[in-house]
Amino acid sequence: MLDENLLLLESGLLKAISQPTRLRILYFLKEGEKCACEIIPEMGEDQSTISRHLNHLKDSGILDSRREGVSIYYRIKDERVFDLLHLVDEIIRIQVKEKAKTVKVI
Amino acid sequence: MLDENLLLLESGLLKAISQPTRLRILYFLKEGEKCACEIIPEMGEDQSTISRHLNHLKDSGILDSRREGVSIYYRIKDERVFDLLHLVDEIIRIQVKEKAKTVKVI
DNA sequence: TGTAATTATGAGCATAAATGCATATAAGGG
DNA sequence: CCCTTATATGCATTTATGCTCATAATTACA
Repeated sequence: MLDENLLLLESGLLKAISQPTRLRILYFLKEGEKCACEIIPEMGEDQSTISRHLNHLKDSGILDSRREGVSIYYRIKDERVFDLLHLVDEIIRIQVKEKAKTVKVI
Repeated sequence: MLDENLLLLESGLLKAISQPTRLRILYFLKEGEKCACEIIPEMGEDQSTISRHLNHLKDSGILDSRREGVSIYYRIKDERVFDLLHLVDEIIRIQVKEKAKTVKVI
């Protein structure tokens, strides 16, 4: 990687999906498009908090949205993001497994 | 994803690699194992700052280290992290390309 | 046009993260 | 032992992030 601009964009994308609530939202959107009104109760946080997180994800280019009446539906823009999550999950599961092994050895 | 603990670990991993300097370090480590003394001048930040970032990455389970004399060598623990970076890069490049297209259309 | 439902936003606060300086710690070689 | 090199850490400061409350904005519909 040479380009500093790209690096900052990548940093931004990673930062966007690294926040626990936003990560939870992404996992929820694996089920498909959801409106904010469905996401909010699922997350157990204030409506304004979730609204901001959703807009953060949208500004980061991760989500798209469409309005339907008063509701706004959000969906993943690029399915590759799910591949990303899957890979992260894999890496973490391996870490956990390795750590468990180490603990037993010690 | 059901397990909240795993989600938090994933969040932690993503947060660790999302910080620009740390991301830069990871890209640098694509070249292979490096000692802190090689990484520090490459990053243009204070020695203490880089030391902290390196330890952050280590604590997150991303890096391993070994001592050789007074030097400490760092390396990626799980090569899959590079796959992760590659995927992020891919997603960002597509985003950039799409945005460029949109701008032209508008 | 008034009201209800949904989403967004401004303000303020609390906490976390990143940084640099100075200093401590650790290892190796005179 | 002392000195040099390399890395880590305590502290203070600054900046970024996330949260809530109250309120605004948007749309639909009576």
